Amino acid sequence: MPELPEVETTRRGLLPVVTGRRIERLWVRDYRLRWPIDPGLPARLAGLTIRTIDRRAKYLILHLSQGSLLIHLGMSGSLRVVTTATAPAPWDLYDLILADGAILRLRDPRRFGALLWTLTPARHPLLAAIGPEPLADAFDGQYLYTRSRGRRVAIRDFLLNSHVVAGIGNIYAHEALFAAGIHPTRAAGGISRGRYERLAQALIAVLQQAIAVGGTTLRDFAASDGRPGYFQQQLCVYGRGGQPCPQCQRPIRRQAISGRGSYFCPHCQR
DNA sequence: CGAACGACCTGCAGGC
DNA sequence: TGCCTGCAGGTCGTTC
Repeated sequence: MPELPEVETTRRGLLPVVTGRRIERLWVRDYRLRWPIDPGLPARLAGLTIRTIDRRAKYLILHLSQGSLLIHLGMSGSLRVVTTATAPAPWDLYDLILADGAILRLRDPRRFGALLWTLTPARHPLLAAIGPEPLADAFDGQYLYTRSRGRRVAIRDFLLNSHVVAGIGNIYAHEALFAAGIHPTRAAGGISRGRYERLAQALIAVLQQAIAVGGTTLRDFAASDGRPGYFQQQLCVYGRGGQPCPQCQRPIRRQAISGRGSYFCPHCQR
């Protein structure tokens, strides 16, 4: 579910709630995430203070008075602020209970997410090899052009590779490719520098716009306050197979690339 | 090194 | 109504 804008929306919502707060306890209802939650984690976290929350790619990083928590929302995860009055659903896997009574409640029906503790988040194996943040200065068309030389993968899959660029998922990869006029199956290594400049600008713009409206809610994404995102109203191609292209009115095509859905306008994207 | 693919898991929509 | 199939916002690990 969540790509960079949805995780960033979650981070911004949580920030004022958790900054400087003490963790009362972690209550785990189901330890079975992608990597099982460490049984010793509740004891380790009790009494620690949350200093701040960062985001790296699609990971939330809660910096604590000792170490850091890495939270990944997987495909179906959301993290919301609730109170004890809110009854947990079967997919509410854990509660991070704060000293003032607020609860960060993790919902993840598919359990593809992660909850990990580390002393050195930047050097954690899951984060160490991640590419640049697309909204940071180190990211631009020249970077994509250089990294793509000699690569034969479809540009869609190149953008989804977190070791190339952080946080791009299937929705925003396709929206940016549409905005840049690039066909998603085109080989990454055969795309010109100029087209990569346009693609990088499109990626930055689409991510910024999505963050500004709270991300995309296709079925169940909600921000930390439970509100949905609104960017789905601005989607040009993703999930719109058979519907008219916003530019030329010809039908959007859906076809699988590497086993995952791909959406594009065969006329506007080459 | 890069590329392709299976694996993990549940819920839901659509067709029959 | 109920069963079956395919699809879904991620990404790691294995194999070639």
